[in-house]
Amino acid sequence: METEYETRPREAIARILRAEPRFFSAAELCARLDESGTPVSRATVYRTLERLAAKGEAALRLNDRGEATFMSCDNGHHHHAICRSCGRVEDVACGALDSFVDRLRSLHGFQLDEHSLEFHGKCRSCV
Amino acid sequence: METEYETRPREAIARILRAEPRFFSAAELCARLDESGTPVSRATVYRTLERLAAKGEAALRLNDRGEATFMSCDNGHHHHAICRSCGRVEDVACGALDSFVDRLRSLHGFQLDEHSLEFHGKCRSCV
DNA sequence: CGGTTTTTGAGACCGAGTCTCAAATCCCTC
DNA sequence: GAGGGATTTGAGACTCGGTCTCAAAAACCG
Ligand SMILES: [Zn+2]
Ligand SMILES: [Zn+2]
Ligand SMILES: [Zn+2]
Ligand SMILES: [Zn+2]
Repeated sequence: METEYETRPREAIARILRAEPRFFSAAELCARLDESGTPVSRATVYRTLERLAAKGEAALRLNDRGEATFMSCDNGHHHHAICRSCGRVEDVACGALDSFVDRLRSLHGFQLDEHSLEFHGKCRSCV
Repeated sequence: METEYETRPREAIARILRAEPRFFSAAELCARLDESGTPVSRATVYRTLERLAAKGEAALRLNDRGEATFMSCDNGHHHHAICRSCGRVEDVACGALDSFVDRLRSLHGFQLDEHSLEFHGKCRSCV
């Protein structure tokens, strides 16, 4: 079968992600891990992030350069408000979009089953 | 000064984009151009797409693998409904989101100035 | 401690996108 | 239509994020 081990690399990565509500690129994580004295190979960083995303414990986001970034994230459908200055992310409940979807179905004949929504701006401390 | 020339590569690319309301990757465009007998180098394809996007005549979208894709697109703020089966895209006017933004400003203290919204599903002909 | 399974790391590899610079093209003028 | 200066193009080297491989290391269990 497929038991799961708890390893130092995995714990170090989870610790960094949990400490800050923002998206990290794989490269950023590698750098942090090097600094903190528990270096982890790129391969392992990617594997761990992919695993967290699959379990729904991390959100995957492609930044504007197409690079994958990850953030510790609760399960359940919601959206993100991202500070373009410091990177801080706040969760945003998804309301008001259902009526939108209904209207689209009748207006365009599109059967929508998914959407993505993202806000950008400046957070309290960066204004 | 910086005059702009009208060249065969640019016209061939624009023609392909205008013919279908969907996003094309650079690789896809290269293939199409090869088939249609007017091959264009990758470098030129990228340059032309970047130029169209800068002029607001094309929309840039990163697909789920992080690859840049482009679509002939009108100016002005709106969103897209994308068919996950055939790729057809329909424009969606942006309403109902302003109230959202206002609520977020007071609720989170976030000063939002931009958002991205995208719908996925099946279009009329693909249901 | 063994023995078994899972995980890790170094580095080869891949593919999208960028850069370079000489050659080709465009366009304007005569 | 030929000449000439400005712009664009293309082949291919290059960069860099991400994946893959496989032997060595670590985790777990009794
Ligand atoms: Zn901020
Ligand atoms: Zn939503
Ligand atoms: Zn369709
Ligand atoms: Zn909008």
